[in-house]
Amino acid sequence: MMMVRKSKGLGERHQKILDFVLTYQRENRYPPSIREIGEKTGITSTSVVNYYLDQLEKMGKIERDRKISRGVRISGASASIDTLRIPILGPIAAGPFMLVPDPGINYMNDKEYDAVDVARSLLPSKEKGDGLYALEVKGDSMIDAMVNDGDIVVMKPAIEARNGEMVAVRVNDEYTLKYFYKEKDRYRLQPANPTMEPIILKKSEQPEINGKVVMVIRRLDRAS
Amino acid sequence: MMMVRKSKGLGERHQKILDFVLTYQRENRYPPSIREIGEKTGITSTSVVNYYLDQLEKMGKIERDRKISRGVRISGASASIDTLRIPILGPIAAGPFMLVPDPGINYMNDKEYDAVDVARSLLPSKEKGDGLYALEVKGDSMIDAMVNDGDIVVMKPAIEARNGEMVAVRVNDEYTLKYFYKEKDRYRLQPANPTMEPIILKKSEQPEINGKVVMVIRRLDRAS
DNA sequence: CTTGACACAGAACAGGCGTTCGAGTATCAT
DNA sequence: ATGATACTCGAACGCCTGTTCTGTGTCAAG
Repeated sequence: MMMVRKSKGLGERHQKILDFVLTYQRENRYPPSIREIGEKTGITSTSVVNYYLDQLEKMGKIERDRKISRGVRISGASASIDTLRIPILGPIAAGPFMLVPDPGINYMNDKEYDAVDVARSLLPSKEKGDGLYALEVKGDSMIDAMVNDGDIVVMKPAIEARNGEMVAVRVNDEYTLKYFYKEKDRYRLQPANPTMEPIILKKSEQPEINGKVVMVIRRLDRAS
Repeated sequence: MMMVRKSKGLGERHQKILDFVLTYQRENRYPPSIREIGEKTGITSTSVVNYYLDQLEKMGKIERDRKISRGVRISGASASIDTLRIPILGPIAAGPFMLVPDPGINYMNDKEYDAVDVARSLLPSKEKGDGLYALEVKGDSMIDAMVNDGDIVVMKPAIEARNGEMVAVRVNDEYTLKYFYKEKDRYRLQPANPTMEPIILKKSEQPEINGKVVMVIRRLDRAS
């Protein structure tokens, strides 16, 4: 049989080990031993696990403290147990904004992008957080959505929404954040600011939904 | 010499061990061994460390996986490495709101309160996060501060502020959130919403500051 | 065909590490 | 005094664990 890959990138076993270490760490709050990795990964020899661990370390995917039991850790802040690193794909103003990220990326990657760390407990428990992305609001164009300059909005990819959810929609060639309501024969896009009037769309002109707003984060301290 | 305490509460060594385990975990991403705890805590015998670990476990402060090396972990979500648990002291509307919490509490406590977990990376790096507390906004009374019903505002105790910081102030027997500016002969309290007019106070009537706003968190998903 | 890099297994070694036990000291209520 | 309780120490036992070494099979290059 063929071993599929030779020397470049992550093989199936690399990935399996990486995944297992992360999962184990999340569940037990301490890293697995070499033997535990082997058992759960279908590797019968500790030396082989060690072999892969060495490679993963050279690739920079993990860090090891030799001689120390369970001295393995996933590199990068993205490896956190109870925090989710959400990439900031770019600024958002009134203009069009960047679309969904490459779904191929996962938390293993350590690319050079800005990101926010969000506690998992702040997200819905069922939310795996896979496709989540964030945008940084520039300018005052979203004040009617109660979103300020500098705010960070966390989005979840979606092309449709249920009533009451806040979505990013395109209306008149502009992107805005509005609460979405589908009513009997119309769509109602309600601003977050209760003093403002909703936008009403006829049934025939269904708005283009670009994502649901999961969360808005405003940091006030940076200026100090 | 006397040993100070007998059987009740946390002794000096309990606390020392707890602190060390937490620090070690934070630095190394894996828990310390019994011997390491002993060395750094000034306990020469592993059995003594084990002795205290047993007690801490009975108290519910830690959890142990016996027989597993480094199988110690601090109990509770508050023990997170990179997340800070901030207690929600109560709702805030237009009325007066609860004041600073008992400064004696620390992250070790597992009291029954609502709380939000905030990634440390979202806070200023120097912020230890000791006195931070959070309030849940009820009602629309703060829309001019760009804060909505249901939002969570994270506060830091303060009785004075620097220019540009957002503070909770009492004006005319009402609490509001405003950007604070001390100008040459007056105080200017600027709403976050740029379309709204500031409140001007004479030099003589310095506003009562109840805390700085560190962060605002809005979750949109719960309704779904 | 030989050679060597690569992927893997298994066994053995040595030190790490949790556990247990025997024993000593100090404080306090009886 | 006396025993009970809390606390401390040191050493030894034995499993846990990382490391290392030998060996096997595959595959591509020379």
